[in-house]
Amino acid sequence: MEKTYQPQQLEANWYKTWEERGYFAPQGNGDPYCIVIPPPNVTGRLHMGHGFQHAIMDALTRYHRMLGCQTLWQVGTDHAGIATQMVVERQLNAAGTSRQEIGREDFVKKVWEWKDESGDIITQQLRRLGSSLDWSRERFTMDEGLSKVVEKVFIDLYNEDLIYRGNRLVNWDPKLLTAISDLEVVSEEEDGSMWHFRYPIAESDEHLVIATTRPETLLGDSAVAVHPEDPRYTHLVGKFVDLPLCGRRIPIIADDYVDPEFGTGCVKITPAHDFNDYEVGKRHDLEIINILTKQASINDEAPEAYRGLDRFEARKKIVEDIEELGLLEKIEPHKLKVPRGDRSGVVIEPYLTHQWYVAVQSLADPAIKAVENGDIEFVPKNWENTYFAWMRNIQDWCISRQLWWGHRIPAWYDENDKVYVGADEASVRAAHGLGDDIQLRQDEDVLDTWFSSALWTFSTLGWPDETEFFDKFHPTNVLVTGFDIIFFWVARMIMMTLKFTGQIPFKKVYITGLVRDENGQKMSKSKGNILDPIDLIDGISIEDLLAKRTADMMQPQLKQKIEKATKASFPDGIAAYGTDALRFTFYSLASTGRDIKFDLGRTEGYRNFCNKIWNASRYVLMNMEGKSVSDAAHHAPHFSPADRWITSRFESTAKQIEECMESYRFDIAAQTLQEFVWNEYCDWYVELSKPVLWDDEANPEAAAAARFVLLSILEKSLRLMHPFMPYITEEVWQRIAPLLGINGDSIMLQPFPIPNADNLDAQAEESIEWIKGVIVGVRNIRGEMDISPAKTINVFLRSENQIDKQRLDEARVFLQKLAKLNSIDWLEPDAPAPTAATQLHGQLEILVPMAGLIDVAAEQARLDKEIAKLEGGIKAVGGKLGNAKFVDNAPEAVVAKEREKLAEMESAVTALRTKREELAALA
RNA sequence: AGGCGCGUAGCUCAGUUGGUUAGAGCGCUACCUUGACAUGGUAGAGGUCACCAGUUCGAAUCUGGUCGUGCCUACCA
Repeated sequence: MEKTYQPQQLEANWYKTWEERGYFAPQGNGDPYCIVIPPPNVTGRLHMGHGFQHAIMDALTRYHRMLGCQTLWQVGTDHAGIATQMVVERQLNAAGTSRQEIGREDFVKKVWEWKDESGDIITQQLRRLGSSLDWSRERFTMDEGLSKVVEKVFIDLYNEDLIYRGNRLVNWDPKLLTAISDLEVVSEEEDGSMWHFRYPIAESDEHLVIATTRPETLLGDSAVAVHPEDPRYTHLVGKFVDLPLCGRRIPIIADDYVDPEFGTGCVKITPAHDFNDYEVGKRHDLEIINILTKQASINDEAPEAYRGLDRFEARKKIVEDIEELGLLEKIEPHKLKVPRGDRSGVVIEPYLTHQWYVAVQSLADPAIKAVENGDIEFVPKNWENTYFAWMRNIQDWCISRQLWWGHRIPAWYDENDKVYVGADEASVRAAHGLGDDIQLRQDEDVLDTWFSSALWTFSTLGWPDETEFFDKFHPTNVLVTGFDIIFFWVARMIMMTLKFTGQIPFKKVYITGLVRDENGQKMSKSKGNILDPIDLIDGISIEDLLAKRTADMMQPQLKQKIEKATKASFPDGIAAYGTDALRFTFYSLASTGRDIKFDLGRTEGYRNFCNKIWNASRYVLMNMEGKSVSDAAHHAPHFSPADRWITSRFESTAKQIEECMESYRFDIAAQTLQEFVWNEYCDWYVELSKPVLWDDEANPEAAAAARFVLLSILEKSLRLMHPFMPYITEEVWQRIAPLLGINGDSIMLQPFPIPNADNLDAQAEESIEWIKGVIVGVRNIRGEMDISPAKTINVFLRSENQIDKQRLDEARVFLQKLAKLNSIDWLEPDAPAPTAATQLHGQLEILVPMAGLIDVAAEQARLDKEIAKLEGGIKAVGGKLGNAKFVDNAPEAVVAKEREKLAEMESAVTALRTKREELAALA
């Protein structure tokens, strides 16, 4: 074995082996256990969120597989309509052409080529994480089977009037030229202005003042509204204003949508370009005047002077023209929320178009109930509130997109725009008796990618035609995902799955936090603070990292800033930590909070932990050279307290891990494992085994027993850790298991350790605690008194408690080795003791004779410190016990515990004071 | 505006139903290459648990408020 753990080669080898041997497919006949992957974008790249969520899903998957469940982690990708189309369009533009130029058919062909070319990047990256996904069942939202489900669902919903086509305002992206759903709009506060314009009142010399943040929409105004009870304006209601620049006369209406306190209390109403105005317009039967083209420039409905201008140019010109007319009252700086497309970043226009919608209310009701009645549970539970809040106020879902990449809407129109929905043109013709003389054209639009994602749990499992897997694995057990897509995906899956299968899609939803950078910032390409999980596994130089973070920048002016920040955070680049260390970092950070600041220091710590495991294994293997072990029954009679202790500690650990898995507390699991392996197995048990193994000849049976325990606890620990650290555990297990006569092909198919309370051994734990206490006591004196660790020393032990004497007999060899002692002498309570540095362990006095070793003043200081500490404790506990209310009210056990504590501290402080006085007399 | 969350050691975070003299890792200090490991070992320093008030025998933990901070939803013409 190498002296340090080298993850690089063995990770790739093991993953390949597991995959080739088909270990990821469900097997056996245990209970089914299933997780579906949140489908990543097929042409995308792995990010930290994937890393985090896959670490968790893989731990759950491997855990249940080892528990003997038939376990399926269903893999697949989605087609990411807008994102993918944008990438391919950019490629076309770079090549000097465009999608319009090459046409729909060729464009879609190009996208498929791009998918084939780049689609396996992300799936290869998922493999690097060790994810035990069943690749034999890989699905893609655009593949034939899934597309058929999408089609069926669309048609069925249409036939039930749950999908309809409507002409209304949508969120329109004037750059991508498509509608998007309200979830795809991000509104952030930006600096803008509030323009106050005077609108002349018709047939009078008066005017009123409206306030607007979007002057250009003036061209589409069809009324001015005031509050019905606003005394300033009641006399104007029913009159008209002459709309400047347009030569139109529009009514002044009363509507309590208007907030009299805000602005001037007069609102211009532009029904075609504002969601609220649209509603006002409907109530008052106002004209809807669309003044924008799809690209958001001014169209021919507007006065000639403005036609063809971009919306922002038009704004400028209109303000100038208003000012020229003397109608500009004032301009005030104003902060407002500007809606932008989450993909394009441009300002979204409310725009009147025909789109397809899902009427979600009737789907939402059962989906709400499923969570209310506990059929589906969120972990942590408080996310249910977020879900309810959205679901109870849900809006119809705009599902059509003006894109070419996606599931084309199965709807055809005749010459009169009458719509027919069906699987294909032939079946539409047949169903509606349309002869060949009637021209039909298919709807140009495709469906929102989330529409197909909403069907993911059942479409990937073969519903509705091949239901073997569906019958076995649906509902799935748990969905692991980020809170940012509860609305986009989780809620919609629940609605659609209930509707079509009558089942919930999953029993639990484990919501992870969002991985942020070392400063708590959200990671994003534009901020240049992305960490690539693969770079943490393989390492990356600072040069490559800088190049990666500043490549293809949307905002090149940020380059210097990004470089500076990157150099500050990673002056030497990033070391190669390996997959297991990265995964363990994710577990350790997977607590219940919603932000996860990624801390590379922890990854380094867990890399070191891997090395610790590696070296402990080396130690065990070295000690097995030329030796063999039998079974537990054979060795048990020769077990030392240390052997029984570590066995007992293992059981407690296994029990805790079981609880952590049930409660999804991977952070506690990680800490528990590290604590056991490092602080108990390595720090103590391995050390305690040394005197026994090195004195093999004196007691060969004891040495053999120790070897057996070293080996078997290591082997069991590897199985306990395997769901979290698949690679190192496999590699080491392959070397260790045969020595125990275990013949398995892979640790991942071995049983997970089931806690066995029979192995708990309180007596052994007490014995070892005693030994540890004595050793730590001596080390403490050495450390504080500056005695070289190389120097062997003599100690005396003294106690009134005979148990201490008995314990010394069984512990002598351990103490000698671990505390580096020359002699250990027992003193009876009344025997005279040499002048010594003293440390107490319970009633036991640990005495290190001072002659030539210890400075009196230093020992006095040390004792003073110890006494002061005890006095603090006595004061606190004594105060408690002196309080009658505490003694009367607190549970008896609590009071008894406090009394015991007090008694111990008092006797300790007495003993130390005596020592202190003896030293004082000496000085 | 409403909702949710957070504020514990220099940093990143645990802290179960109130019962500890408040924990871990990293970092820091001192010493040490001893036959698994310097990606290591040993010992140690470091916190009035944001603040205030309340409930209680007892509060990091429960209640109310204040301050700071982050996010989500709705919306402001």
